[in-house]
Amino acid sequence: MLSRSYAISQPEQAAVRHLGALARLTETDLRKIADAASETRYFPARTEIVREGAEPAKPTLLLRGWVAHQRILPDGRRQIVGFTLAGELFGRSLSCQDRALTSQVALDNVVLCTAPEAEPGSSLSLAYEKERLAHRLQLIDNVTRLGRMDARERVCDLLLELLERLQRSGEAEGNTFAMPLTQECFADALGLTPVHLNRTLQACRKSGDLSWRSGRVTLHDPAGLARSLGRRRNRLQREDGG
Amino acid sequence: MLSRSYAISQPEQAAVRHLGALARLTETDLRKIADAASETRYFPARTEIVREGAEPAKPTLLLRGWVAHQRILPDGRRQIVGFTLAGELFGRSLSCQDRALTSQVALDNVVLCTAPEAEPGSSLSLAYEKERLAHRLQLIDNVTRLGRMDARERVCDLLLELLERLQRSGEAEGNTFAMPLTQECFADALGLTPVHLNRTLQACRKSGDLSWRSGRVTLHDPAGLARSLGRRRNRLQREDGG
DNA sequence: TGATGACTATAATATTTGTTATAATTCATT
DNA sequence: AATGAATTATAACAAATATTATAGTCATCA
Repeated sequence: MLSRSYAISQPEQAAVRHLGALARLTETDLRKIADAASETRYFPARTEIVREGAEPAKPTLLLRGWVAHQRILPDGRRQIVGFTLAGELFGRSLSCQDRALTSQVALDNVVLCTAPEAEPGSSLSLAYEKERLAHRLQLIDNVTRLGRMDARERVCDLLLELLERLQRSGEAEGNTFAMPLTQECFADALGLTPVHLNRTLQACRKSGDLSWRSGRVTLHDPAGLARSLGRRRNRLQREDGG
Repeated sequence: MLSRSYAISQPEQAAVRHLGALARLTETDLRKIADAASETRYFPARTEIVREGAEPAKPTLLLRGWVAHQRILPDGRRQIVGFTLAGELFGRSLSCQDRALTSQVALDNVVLCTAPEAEPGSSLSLAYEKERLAHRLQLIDNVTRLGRMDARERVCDLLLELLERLQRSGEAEGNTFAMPLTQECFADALGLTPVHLNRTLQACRKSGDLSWRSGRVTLHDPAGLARSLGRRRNRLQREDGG
């Protein structure tokens, strides 16, 4: 146990924490994840990992960095549909031939590997299913955010979601986390212009909701914010004590 | 065959057409659907079918009418996250305990039944998978619509989506379909106020994009609209000739 | 160390969308 | 046919967000 907690540099650490928060992983699961993580691929920041419409890739485990899933409109407008954070899965497989529904780009320097296969009924498989459910939840939250929240609410709501997810994979320190996104990217996720996002951030800082400087974001009262925004408590975490 | 095409009043007709457009259904599949459709439930317009957070219901086949999937914010703002149309499935099951992520309400007088189980590997199962993929596609389209399109684009884009889906289940006549939504509902799906939606509709009528009167919508040039909006051709339909 | 380019900040102005109010229309019911 | 409620339409005004422009900041690199 000591050896494991000392092994800060294991590439699969975030994935183990994240999936382990969803289901109680067995030694077999852990070994599978470690095996998968022994064969990694790298994508430098701003490179495209998958192009929209491309042949389906295998399900992928993101070991390090952030990935954005985006759509580009004919005139160049960009919408970031969602993010994958270190430790999370992306690129689902379906038995029918489907093409990628979005382009996937590295926002950060990214390290990934092919996700290990999960035996039906295994803990790992349960974690994968919760992961799929989480993706659906995030999409629904995103629709509500973009459709019915104003700029300040959108900013706070998305930062709350990111904080929750980063806490789940042990990538946050308290209510603070490393934010690799530029304001332009963040604006593209929130359906705002960079200028208006910046104005809104200033307002959020003044009102004491958050601080964001040199790539670190702190939410000063996540619970209060979540309440005022009507954010649902999600029940993904496993309920056993371990 | 004659008997089948004459049977306009079969309650499962839309479902058979819709699922049949996704995969070549066998006689067994057709029988299963007919069996399932022999035990129906009714919900009058404006009633709630499932409340957000409720225990998971079994996957459901919508035989008649339209269902909205919605979220309500603490101050009463409503966002319709998506629709289920006659012939389509909703209420997915996952092995882990999940609660309904949205409330589901009948927009119409609704008839539904429990979806028949699909043997793994069967055509029906393929249709279900394509159906799940379609839901994901619709959510992603919705995020892009709400995040990066203006009012006119949102109106046209959503009407195009609805037309495509209704054509798939044989519920459209050419480029015309029956629209059971009030403008208020439609506005709640598009992230607009009813007043602004109405203004936008007037503009769309004047510019010749569409007509919408007495519950019937016609898109005058769906292909041209789709091109200008950058709508993806989706590849869900089966490719065989049958 | 200074130059370069990306990112962030701010201001002035334009445009889109929301709000409130009211009238016209449609629809169901008597 | 008459009533009343819901829906649709329109206008005047307010607020939110976009656009354009410019300046400041920060990291990178020659």
